[in-house]
Amino acid sequence: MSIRAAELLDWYDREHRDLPWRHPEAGAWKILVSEYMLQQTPVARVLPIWLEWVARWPTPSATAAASAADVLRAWGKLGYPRRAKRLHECARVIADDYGDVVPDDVEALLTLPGVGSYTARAIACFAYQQSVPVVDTNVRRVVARAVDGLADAGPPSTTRDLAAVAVLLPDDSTAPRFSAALMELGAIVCAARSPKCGLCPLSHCAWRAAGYPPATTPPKRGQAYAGTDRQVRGRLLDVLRGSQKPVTRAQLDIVWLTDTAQRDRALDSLLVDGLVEQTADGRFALAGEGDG
DNA sequence: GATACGTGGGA
DNA sequence: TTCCCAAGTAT
Repeated sequence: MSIRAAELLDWYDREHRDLPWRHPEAGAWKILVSEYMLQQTPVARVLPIWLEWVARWPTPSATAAASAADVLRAWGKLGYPRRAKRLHECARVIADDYGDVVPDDVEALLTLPGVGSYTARAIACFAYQQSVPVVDTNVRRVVARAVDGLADAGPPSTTRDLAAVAVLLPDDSTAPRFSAALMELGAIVCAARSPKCGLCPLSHCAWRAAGYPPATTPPKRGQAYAGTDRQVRGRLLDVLRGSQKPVTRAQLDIVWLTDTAQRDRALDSLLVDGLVEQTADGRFALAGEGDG
C-alpha cells in the first residue's frame, strides 16, 4: 500500500505545528541548529533553548566565536552534550571553509561533524527545498504502518530506509512538504506509544486494513539510565556548567560516591570527548573555558 | 549490526 | 512508580 500525497499534504497544511525553524525567514543555519538539538530530543524541550541560542548566535561565525564552555552552558540540560560540541565545531568549519554559508548538497553536509544521513538530508530538504528522502524515526514508523502494515519499523538500515521513502516521494516541488508532513504525522498522530488513528488523514493505511496487528518481534529493552556511566557524566557536567571557575577533584567526587571506579571512568571519558579540560593546577573546567 | 551517549515528561 | 521514548551520530 502507498501513501496518497494529497491527503497527507492537505492534513499538514491544516494541522502542522507552528515551529519557528519552519518559518521561511529562519534560514539554513537556524534550521541546522534545530536539527542538532532535535536529535533524540523532544520539540517541547528544544524550543526555549533554540530561541535563546539563535538570538545570541545567529550565524555560524558568531557561534564559532563563542567559547566551547559558553556553548555547553547554553546547551544546558538538553542532553547528549557532545552534540553541542559538534555544533560548535560545525560552525567553525562552515565559517572557515564555506564562507559562513551552510552547504546545500548532501555530500558536503555529510562531512560536517554531527551531521549524519538524517540531518544532511533534512537540511538539504527543509533549508534548500531539495527533493531528497528524509528518514527519521517518525518516517520509519509511518511507512512501516501505512505501507507495510506493521505495528513498528524493523531495525534501521539507511540504504533500505532511503529506498523505501524514495519511491513514496512526490516527483515535484511538494517533496519537502511531503517529508515534513510524514515526520509531523509520525510525531503527533501516528505516534509510537498511543497512535491517534481516529485523527489520521490517510484513507489507505495497510496497518488499519489489516486490523492493527500488534508487533510480532519482542520489544527490545532499552538500557536503564540510573546507575550508568551516562548518568555519572551528566552529574559531573552539571557541576562544571554551574561553575565559572575551575573546580577541584573533590568537588566532582561528591556527585558520585557509590562507585569510585565508575566515577573516574566517567570523568576520563569526558576528558577524552573534549567536553572537560584539566587546568595546569589539576582542577577541572568545561572545555574552552576562558576562550572566545 | 550493536552499543554508548542525557534528560525529563507522559502513560 | 516504572517504563518508554523523543527530528541520530559515531565508533
